[in-house]
Amino acid sequence: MQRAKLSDIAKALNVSVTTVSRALNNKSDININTKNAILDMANQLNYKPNNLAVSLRKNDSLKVIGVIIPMINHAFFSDLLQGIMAKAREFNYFVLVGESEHSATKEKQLLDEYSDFGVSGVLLAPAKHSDFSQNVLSIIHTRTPVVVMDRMYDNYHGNYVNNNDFDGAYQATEHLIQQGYRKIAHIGSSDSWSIGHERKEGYLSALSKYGVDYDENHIIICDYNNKEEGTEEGYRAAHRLFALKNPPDAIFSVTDDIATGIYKYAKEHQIRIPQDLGIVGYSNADLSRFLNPPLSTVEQNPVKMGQLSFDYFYKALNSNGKVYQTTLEPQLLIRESSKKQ
Amino acid sequence: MQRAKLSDIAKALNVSVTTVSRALNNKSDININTKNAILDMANQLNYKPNNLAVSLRKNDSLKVIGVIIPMINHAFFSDLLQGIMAKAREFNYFVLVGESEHSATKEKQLLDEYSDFGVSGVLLAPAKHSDFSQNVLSIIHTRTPVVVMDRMYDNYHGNYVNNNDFDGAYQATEHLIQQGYRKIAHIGSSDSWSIGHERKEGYLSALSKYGVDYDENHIIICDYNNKEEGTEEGYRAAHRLFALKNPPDAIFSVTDDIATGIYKYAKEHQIRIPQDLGIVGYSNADLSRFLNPPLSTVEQNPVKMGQLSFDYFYKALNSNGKVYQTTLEPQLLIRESSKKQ
DNA sequence: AAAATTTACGGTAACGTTTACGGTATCGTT
DNA sequence: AACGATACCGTAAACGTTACCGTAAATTTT
Repeated sequence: MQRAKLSDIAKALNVSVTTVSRALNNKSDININTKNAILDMANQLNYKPNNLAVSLRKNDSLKVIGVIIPMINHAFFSDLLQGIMAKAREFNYFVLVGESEHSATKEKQLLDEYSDFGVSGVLLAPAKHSDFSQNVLSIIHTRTPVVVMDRMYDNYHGNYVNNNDFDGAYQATEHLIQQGYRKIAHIGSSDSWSIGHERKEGYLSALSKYGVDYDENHIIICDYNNKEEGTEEGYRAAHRLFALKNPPDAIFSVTDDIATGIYKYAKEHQIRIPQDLGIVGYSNADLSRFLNPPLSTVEQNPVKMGQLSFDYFYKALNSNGKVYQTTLEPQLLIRESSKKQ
Repeated sequence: MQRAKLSDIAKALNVSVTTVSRALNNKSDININTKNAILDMANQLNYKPNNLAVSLRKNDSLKVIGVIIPMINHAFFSDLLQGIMAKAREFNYFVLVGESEHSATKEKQLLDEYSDFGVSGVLLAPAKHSDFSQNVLSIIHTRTPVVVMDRMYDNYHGNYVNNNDFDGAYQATEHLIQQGYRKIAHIGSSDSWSIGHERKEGYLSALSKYGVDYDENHIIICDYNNKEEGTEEGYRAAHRLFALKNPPDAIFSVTDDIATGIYKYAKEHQIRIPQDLGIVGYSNADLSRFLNPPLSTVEQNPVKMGQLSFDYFYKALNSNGKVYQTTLEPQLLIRESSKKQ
């Protein structure tokens, strides 16, 4: 009833454990007949090698990578994970998954646990308030390759795959300007988060490039950790914007989650989209296509990001100290919510 | 630069490996001073136990469970996974995740690989055309606990957590009847899939209970593997239904994905929801709240299902041969899409 | 026919731990 | 003074596997 081991096969056939091992790993130095007998017996006993023992003996870690993402039930991250898993399967790696829930301490804990576990590498999509020096440095000085995904740390010189958030925001804002909107607000997220920072800068850059002035009150920063909170924050932000003497005629929202909150507010207050208010979101959430009207947004290609991240892990594992970095280009998807003309 | 081991600490302090082991696992039979010295040195050398060696020696498998789901980037399954991961963390288990992509062979492969790997247990949300005898039986006769989630196999007597799909469908259909709809169609999925079967039966049962006849042409079976295909299938099915001489005035759809396709068709053909057509979906997808009008649907509590599944794995691991089974009760969420009155 | 080579296998050690067991020193008891 | 108890530590074996070395027999070469 127990799992069969080499010695069981050996005993059954009156050969040594060494011979059995040789047969199963089809090495040379073995007679074809004994080999076949061993293979048969292995089959019969349903032999499965003990990975622990193999890895221990071979002195290499298990073919396992650890993935840390802020949350799993969010389309961006589950797409990212899908990309990773597809590539991992291709290269016969197992994938451990953990959620940081946007907490720096949980992230650090997971990182340590993965490291203790002996993963071959870590793919990390940092939490919002992740602490680079605390978290990543601690594992980086081991030989385990790390790939940082989605967002960036300051002064980080390791492997990463992220998005050109500046550019995505620039395109989105430019598009709103070209459509004729002139009072373009931005609902963003904390500057301490690279993504929030970059998107705000892209927004500002487009405004200044086209000589559109902006009202300081038109930038609202909010913070949230899941979709529901995002909707609420968006609603509240919209409320604040439309309470101003000078309300905006368009909003570039840092996420689609927030945009849904704006929709809700607009509907309740008979603000017509896109006539009275143009909206562009970010990240092409599933529901963005189904909103009424469909939401213009920025596609980030999370699946591709995941695939590339695994590739970089794999390359980093097999090259010595080489560093792999890519910034993916996002695409603006123009739908009804921003078509003033 | 290499990972420190017990012998390194031992050498540094001129004690035996055994003593070091005793100190670190705070066993008795050790002097408090040597213990402290060892702990200090361990810290200094950044010692991390080698899990492979520990598990090998202790003869227990790693604290790892394998999760197999049809796809990750679908709200139901990522919620399910979240529930599993939350509980797993609580009990200090790692979670391996793999996608079957609704393919029976990939599922079988993953199952074997997990088994080879030596996971402590497997949580399986079977693919649509999963083959019980092939897949699950092969692992079940090892001592690894298996929990089947979401759908059921015929003649399966092991651990499971699923939903009362019959009841959910019954509630949904009953609600449509009570709202005054009388020509209620069903867009369902293959009978070979327990979920499809149960939901169809629930639908039929409600109709017969209330003495509402049904048109055989009003049942359309479709098959799809991801959200986009679901939308397309829904669109096509709606097209077929409204090409009938006797089109329906309501549709109970087996999933929200399909319902979005119905919405699309309805919008294009000026069919008003809920006045001309009542719709109830299934599974409370994110976007269902944001559809116009908001879609009535059935909530399945996937997070709870995930938590319970882990609990059952854990119990099964520690009890001997006891079997744990639960069927969760779904809740009908009534929104605008089905309010005729 | 002797020497050289190849074939096919076994023995041993090792990967990094844990643990059963044994041993020594110290102390208290009678 | 002799003995038992206790505290502390080391030795060795074991978990299942593979790498390395050795060797007898079989085969080829000279």
